[in-house]
Amino acid sequence: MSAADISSPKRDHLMATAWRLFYRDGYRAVGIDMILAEAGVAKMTLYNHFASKEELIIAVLEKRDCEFRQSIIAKVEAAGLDPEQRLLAVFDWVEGWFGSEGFRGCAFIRALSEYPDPAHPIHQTAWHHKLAVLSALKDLCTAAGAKDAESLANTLGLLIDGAIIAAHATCTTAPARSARATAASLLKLAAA
Amino acid sequence: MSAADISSPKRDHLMATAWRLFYRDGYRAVGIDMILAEAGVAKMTLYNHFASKEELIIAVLEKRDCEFRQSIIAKVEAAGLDPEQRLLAVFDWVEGWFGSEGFRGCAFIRALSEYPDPAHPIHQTAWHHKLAVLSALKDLCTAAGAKDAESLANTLGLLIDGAIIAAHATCTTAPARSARATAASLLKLAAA
DNA sequence: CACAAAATAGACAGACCTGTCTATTTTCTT
DNA sequence: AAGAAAATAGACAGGTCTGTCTATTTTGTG
Repeated sequence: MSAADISSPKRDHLMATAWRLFYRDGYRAVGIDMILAEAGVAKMTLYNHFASKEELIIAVLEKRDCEFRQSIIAKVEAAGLDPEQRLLAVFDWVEGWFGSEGFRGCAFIRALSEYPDPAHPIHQTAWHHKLAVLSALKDLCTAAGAKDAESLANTLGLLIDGAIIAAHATCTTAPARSARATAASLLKLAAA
Repeated sequence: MSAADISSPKRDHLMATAWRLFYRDGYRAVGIDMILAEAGVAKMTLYNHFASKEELIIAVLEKRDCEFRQSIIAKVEAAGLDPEQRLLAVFDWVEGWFGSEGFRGCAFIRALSEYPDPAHPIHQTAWHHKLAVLSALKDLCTAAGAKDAESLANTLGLLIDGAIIAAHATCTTAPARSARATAASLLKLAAA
């Protein structure tokens, strides 16, 4: 869209550093100066690539959105052809994510929380990610023969988001298995 | 616990104002000065009642925790004696909450998000609230004849937290009904 | 009334924040 | 090698933040 979207080594490095710090400490808690110091980049370089901190945050979220969904899709593809197994593979992916080093919840949920005004650009960017995941879930539900695929996908989305919060607060992966088990039950009901 | 816990008009007024602003804009986004200006109170009055902003946030969350749970319990009691209806009344309460003026998600989820370090006092305070709600849910599940009440309560907790996020982002109450319908199905399965 | 406790305004410190500007150096391309 | 583009350090502005301090006034109580 904008010229700032063109990839460049400095830009990528800034986004990677920003992502790491934002995810660890929060969007408001991390200042521009800290990102610059950690990345070893001059301030004007950042402001030549991004118009503002807000644009940097949005760029980081959009990049992360792509990576996330690709990672989920890869897990689904690796699960084979059985539609039920493919759907449940999402929950296996979630469990692996919960157990990953430095897991601190969902960056998008946290963005929704830190920018609670639904009209805020960051809030909306974060929500678009959730909608994209729901859309992918719906396709998996349809393939698995669910009667009301959209409704089931939305419910599975609730389970996943709830599990993220529980896993973040408890530092455990157990919520993923609860969500998975419930998803399996719901799928059975919806396909009957 | 501490002397600061003693109630006083000024203290209560500060906490009410702080709650309103924190909930509307976020914990980090709202500064002490804004709370003081809005409440019409001198800075030293605040710091005589609270050792720090962090303590103020924790005090506000703890107070809100009590009010929340009492409000839920009242709704459950008003639902009568049927155990299933009592459990589902929680979801009716949630729907009413989602539709309330100025709804901006869950202050506790947002506290978990803004203070993502699980060791942070604010993070832990917020999680204690969620645990208390889960405990109450478990009692309702037990009364409703669920085989594994704790497991069911945890799953219902996932649904509720997920619904909160969806309702916040979409400004709708629909997620509450999705969660309620799913809860009814799960209860039937668990009581069979 | 008199005394003590609570609250007040407002200055202040020291740090941090985002974003701008300039002058210089490095890097890339031709 | 030469010119253009990108990146650099670092100062700077103007504002915000939390928390402290003082001197004064209000409030509540015996």
